[in-house]
Amino acid sequence: MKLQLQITMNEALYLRDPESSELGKKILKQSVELIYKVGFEAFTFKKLAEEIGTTEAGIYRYFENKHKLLVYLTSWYWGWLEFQISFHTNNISDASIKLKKVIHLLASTVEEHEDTKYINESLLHQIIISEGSKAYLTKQVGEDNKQQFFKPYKDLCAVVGTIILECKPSYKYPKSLASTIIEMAHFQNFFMNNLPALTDFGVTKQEDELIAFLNDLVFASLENAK
Amino acid sequence: MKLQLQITMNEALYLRDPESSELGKKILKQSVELIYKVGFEAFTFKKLAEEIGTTEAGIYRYFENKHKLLVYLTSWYWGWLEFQISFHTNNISDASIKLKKVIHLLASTVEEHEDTKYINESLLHQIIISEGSKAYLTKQVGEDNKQQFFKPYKDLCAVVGTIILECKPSYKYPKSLASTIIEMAHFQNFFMNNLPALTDFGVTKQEDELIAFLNDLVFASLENAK
DNA sequence: TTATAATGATAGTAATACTATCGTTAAAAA
DNA sequence: TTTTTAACGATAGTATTACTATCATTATAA
Repeated sequence: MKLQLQITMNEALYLRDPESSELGKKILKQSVELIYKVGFEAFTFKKLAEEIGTTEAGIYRYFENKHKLLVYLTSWYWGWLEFQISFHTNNISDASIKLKKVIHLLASTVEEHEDTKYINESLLHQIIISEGSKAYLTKQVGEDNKQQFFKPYKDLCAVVGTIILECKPSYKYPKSLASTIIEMAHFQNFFMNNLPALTDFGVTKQEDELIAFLNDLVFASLENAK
Repeated sequence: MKLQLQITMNEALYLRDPESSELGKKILKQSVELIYKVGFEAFTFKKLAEEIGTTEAGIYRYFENKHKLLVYLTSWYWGWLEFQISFHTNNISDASIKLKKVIHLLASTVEEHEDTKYINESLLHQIIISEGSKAYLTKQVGEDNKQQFFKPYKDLCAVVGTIILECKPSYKYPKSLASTIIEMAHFQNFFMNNLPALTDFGVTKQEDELIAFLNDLVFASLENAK
C-alpha cells in the first residue's frame, strides 16, 4: 500500500494547478532543485524553463511570478510539516514528549522517502532555511496575508502553540514561543553552517546540539511559568 | 558639546567612502528613506539617483551594487547598536540589569536624536526588521563572511553573549541565545505588525509585551541552568 | 468528428543592473 | 598662480530580467 499525501494549496497562488499536469509537476520538482542550486535571487523562469525543456511562457501559465512560486513551495512545506507532526505525535499522550518530538522534526535534516514524488523534501527543507523568510519579508506581506497566503504557516504555529499550552496552560506566550522555535530551528541551522560564530554548535554532532539548545530554551520557559 | 559618533566600516563594502563626501552622505541618507519606502526588492540605484538628483553612474562610483549597500547599512546599524549598548550599560555592575537593558535596546523603537546626521536610525531600525536578514540569506554568504562583512553582527553577538555568561557562567548556549534574542527582537516585531497570528502581542502596548516575552525567555533559560 | 485545452515556438517590450566615455568643475599640489 | 588631479554630471550602450502576446500544433474530451 502506498498512499499519496495531498496538501491543499491556496488557489490564488497559481494560475494553473501545477499538480494537475506533468509539466506542472516538473515545474515544482525542478524549481526546488534550481532554487537550491543557484539561490532565489539568481533563480529565473527562463533558467527553469531551460532545465525542464519548456519555454518561459510555459512556466508563466502556471505561476504569475517567482514570488508566488516561492510562497507556494513554502506553503507546501508548512503543510507537509504539519502533517509530519500530526502523524508522529499521534497517540502520544504526554504533551512534553509531544513537544520534544515537534522540536526534533523541526530541527532534523529531512531524509528522503521516495524519489518518485515531485517534491524533494530534503532539498525543500534547505530552501526553507535559506529562502523561507523571503516569502513574507516583502512590502506586499499585508496583501499576501489578506489572501491567506500564510495560513499554512499560521496553522503550524497554532498547532505547536496548542501543544505548548498542553504542557503548561499558564504559559503566557505560546504563539510567540512557537514562532520562535520554528524560526530558530532554521536560523540557527543556517548560522551553524554559514556564520558559526553566531552559535555554540560545533561542526560535528551539530544537529543534536541545536535540538538540545531548542529543548533547553523551550522547557526552561515552560518550567519557569507559574 | 556635540560629539559625532564614527563607526568604522569595512572598506571592501564600498568603492568610494560614502562618509567622505556630500554626495556619499546623501546616498546613505536617501537610500535609507527609499528602501524604507519601497522595500529592498523594488529599490534600484536609478530611483535612488533620481531622489538625490544625481545619476545612476554617480551611485555606482560609491557602491558596486545594492547588496553591498544593504550590507553596509546593516553593518552600520550593528556597530551603532553595539555602541548604544556599551554606552547604556556602562557602570551597571549587575549583569542581569545589564542584560535587561540590552533586551530593551534591541526591542524598543529607536527615537530620533538629531536629524542633522546622515543616517536616520529610526528608519534604519525598521529596515533592519524587514530587510536585515537578506544581507546574509544569500548564496554568497560564505564569500561575504570571508571578507568579514558580518563582523559587526558577530561582535554584537559576542558582546551580548558575554553579558549572558556574566549572568550565568554555567549557561551552555550564550552565542545561540544572543543571536536568538537579536533575531527575535526583530522578527517578533515584524510578526506583531504584519502577521499578528504568529505572536501573543496586542496592537496596544505591543512593544512592552515583546520585551516581556524576551525577558521571560532569556531569564527562564538562565535561571534553569545548573 | 469536432470542439476545447494545453503546449511549443517565437517575438516583443519595459525595466534592471550594470560598464564606458567625455567634458566640466572644484579643490589640492606645484 | 598655474597645473594637476579627483569628483561629478551627462549621455550612451549592453546583457539580462520579467514579463505579455500571438499563433500553430497536438492531445484530449464532448
